[in-house]
Amino acid sequence: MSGPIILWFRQDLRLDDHSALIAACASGTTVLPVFIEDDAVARPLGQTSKWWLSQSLNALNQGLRERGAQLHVFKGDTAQILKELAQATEAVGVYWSRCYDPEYIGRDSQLKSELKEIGLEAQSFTGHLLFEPWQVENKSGQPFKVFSPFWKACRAMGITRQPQAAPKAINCYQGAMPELAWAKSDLLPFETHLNGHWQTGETGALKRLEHFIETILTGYKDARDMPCVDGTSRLSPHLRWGEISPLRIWHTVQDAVHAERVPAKDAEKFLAELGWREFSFQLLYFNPNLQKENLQQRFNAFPWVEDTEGFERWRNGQTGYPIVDAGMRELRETGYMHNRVRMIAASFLIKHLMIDWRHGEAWFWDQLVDADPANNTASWQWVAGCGADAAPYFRIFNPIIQGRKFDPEALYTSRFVPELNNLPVKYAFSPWEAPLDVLKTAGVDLGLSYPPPMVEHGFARERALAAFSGL
DNA sequence: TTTTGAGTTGTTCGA
DNA sequence: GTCGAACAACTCAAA
Repeated sequence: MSGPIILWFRQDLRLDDHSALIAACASGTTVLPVFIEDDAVARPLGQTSKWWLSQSLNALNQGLRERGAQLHVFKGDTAQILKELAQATEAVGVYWSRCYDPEYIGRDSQLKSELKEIGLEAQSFTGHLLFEPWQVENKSGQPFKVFSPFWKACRAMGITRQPQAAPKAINCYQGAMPELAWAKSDLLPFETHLNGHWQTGETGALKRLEHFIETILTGYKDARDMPCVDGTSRLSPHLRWGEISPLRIWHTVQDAVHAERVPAKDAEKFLAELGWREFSFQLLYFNPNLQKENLQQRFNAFPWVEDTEGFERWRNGQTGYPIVDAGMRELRETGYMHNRVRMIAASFLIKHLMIDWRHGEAWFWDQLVDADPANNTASWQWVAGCGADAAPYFRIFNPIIQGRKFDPEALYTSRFVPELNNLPVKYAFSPWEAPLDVLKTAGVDLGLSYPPPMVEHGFARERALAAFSGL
């Protein structure tokens, strides 16, 4: 009787369409599922991410239990734990799904050779992305730097892999677990104000996908931009922890198109969002410093302003621009912010306050349920204009116009900035323009119940234009 | 090698 | 109120 294969879970907390799990189950030996909390390697998780992860691990464990297995969670040095565990259980191999965080890449290949040296079968599998970053290249054999041709090339390559169903049962390693020197992880599920907002775990992810296709995807192209509408997939946090595979999403959506349950134009728009996710990971893969450094070096000379108080007001949703404040408060309350509002809020920090995008990125990293090293960073760089996109210098969001255009009845804004609820919609995005008697009737006292705008738009726009033209 | 067309998400101003 | 033009210059990707 040979020992188990250790199935090392990381950002692939699902049983559906899991190549490493399928391979482990097919190996003919038993499977030992583990998760290791290792703070030493990657960027420390934010509070919100820790919450989601703990929920997700719990859900994964439940799924495993239903199939006769169990998840073992450890904390400490990954290599040491895997080696000691392998030795103690006489494991024959370690399987895992690839991650693309630059911090992991070197460590993982090092780990792979170390495991092989002690006679273990060490294998990594795909599953987090539709395309491996090194597979997609332009005609010169280089990675793409512009999204459209990148995605066009992806589509031309086509997707041949089919998602694989979760195994019905898992032949779990039943031997004694050794006394281990390392502490158990403290990633136990805990209650926060976020619990009511999300259905975490693989089951929640699959349910949301079905709901999205059934009731949201039709009309997605237009509704996705309206924060007052439930018009986006909200699959991002599930994708972040691999509770659902992009391949599963891809095929489920394509099947719905072929069955004429959803219009192709809406589906294409949504699939392109998956494409952006692929593109961000590709950028991170080829630019390991993406999280810290401007992709476009000329931005190193940008005259960022150190403004602690301004940053604090932005974080707290007290900028005096209702659409920005609504977004920042949504983030705090729900761990999420609508995509359109993310752009507006990020643009405001960067272009109106001229605060370094890295500060905003760090806050989002701490607060977002879907914060991942690729999408979060690439998107912040995109808004800042220093990312992989020749942003026209004049693309500066006007927070008043954006509010009126995308939240025309101020429904979204009034949900998160209720102190302005009684203002006529006309003034909902520029309360300082309301006549005094209107303010008084609405119970708004600018400076007391709601702040006046911290910077005047026209001034901020000119200042930002000047700063950008100096690069 | 050179050339050509295009690049997620906008705003303002003047007719 | 609506509509079209103007708003830099540069880099990327492919022909």
